[in-house]
Amino acid sequence: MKPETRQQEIIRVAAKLFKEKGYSAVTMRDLAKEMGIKASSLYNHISSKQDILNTIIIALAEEFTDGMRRIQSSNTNCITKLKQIIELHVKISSQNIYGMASLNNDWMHLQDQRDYYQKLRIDYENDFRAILKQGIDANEIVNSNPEVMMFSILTTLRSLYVWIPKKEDINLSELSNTLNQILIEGINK
Amino acid sequence: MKPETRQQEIIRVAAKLFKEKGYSAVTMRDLAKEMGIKASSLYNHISSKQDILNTIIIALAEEFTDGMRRIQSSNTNCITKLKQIIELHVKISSQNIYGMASLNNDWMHLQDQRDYYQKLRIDYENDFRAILKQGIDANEIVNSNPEVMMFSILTTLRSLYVWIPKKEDINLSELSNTLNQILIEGINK
DNA sequence: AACTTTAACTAACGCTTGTTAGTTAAAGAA
DNA sequence: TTCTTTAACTAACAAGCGTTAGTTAAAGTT
Repeated sequence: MKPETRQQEIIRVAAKLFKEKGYSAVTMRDLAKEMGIKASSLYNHISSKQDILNTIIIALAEEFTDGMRRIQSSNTNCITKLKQIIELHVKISSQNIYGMASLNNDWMHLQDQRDYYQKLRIDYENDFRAILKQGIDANEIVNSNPEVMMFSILTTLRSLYVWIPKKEDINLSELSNTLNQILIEGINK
Repeated sequence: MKPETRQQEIIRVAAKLFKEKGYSAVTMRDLAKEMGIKASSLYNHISSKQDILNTIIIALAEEFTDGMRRIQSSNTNCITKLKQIIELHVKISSQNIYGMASLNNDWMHLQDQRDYYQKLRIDYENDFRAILKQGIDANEIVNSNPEVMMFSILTTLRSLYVWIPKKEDINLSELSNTLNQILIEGINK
């Protein structure tokens, strides 16, 4: 494993600050202080504040897109695909706690890349919807409102980054299983 | 119904802008422009930007607290209480689409009232947890991880404000029922 | 008619913002 | 050793920030 470059370190620290206060409330001086240098020195490594946000968000969004493509092309039934989606979110979220906050809360502050991000997001949701509808047609999934299903599941998965850090010594594959059970089977006895 | 005061109008418009860009990214000049006046004129009606945020968030947080107290003291089983909680969120969220965004995303920018807000939030979650645990003890609810259950349900309900405006001509009691079915019974056939 | 209140205005203040220019000392390459 | 690159620095800029002071014209009150 290569050691982190100074640029990567800045982006990582920025993501942490963005999670705590949001992109707009974090100043380059805040970020510099956290790095132990002056604000102007940051520009030896990054080109702009905006570019930090781009890097954080687009990398993550593309990771989700890649994951979805892999799941789509797996020859499994829909319930299994949903389980794979849950695992994808648990994996990416647990490895990118800070970045996920920017993805969820600060995407509207993207400029050049905003449209591209929104396209990735819409495509992802369409793929998700298609899996649910196939599941309903194949009689694997109850014939209720697929929009509400998608909203409920996807919202839960998108917020994992808030919740995972609160639970210490959490077992990630156990978390996936519990989520799968609760989201798919419900909580009623 | 009394007509809206100018102060209430400012707070309402502010909440709308806060939803779109977040508290920190909205300037008093943005808000003034949306109101059709100059920034300094806002101060004839409100005392500070911070105070606008206080008003938006605390009013909503207390509305949830009151609702939870009512549900707790209703003599019903736990599954019914959960349904009442879902209805509470659908009602408050649909009536306060903009304010809910501030509550969810900008509470960290509260200053004097931040501790108070966090107490209300923690108490609410504790009450929710207690209902789930009673349900498990009473054999109404499946004996799985109550933390994951609460996270999943509460996250979904807290994000309703994002999703309700996207669906036109939505029937709110139908939405409550569908949510209840999906969150409680799951989606598996 | 004389007054007070309301809600807007212009002008400005002190501070913070993201960013640039130019400099410097150390490390690495020739 | 000499040259180049790297990564920090100080100083500063223009723009924008929340907010205050003081003014004004209209509306409401006595």
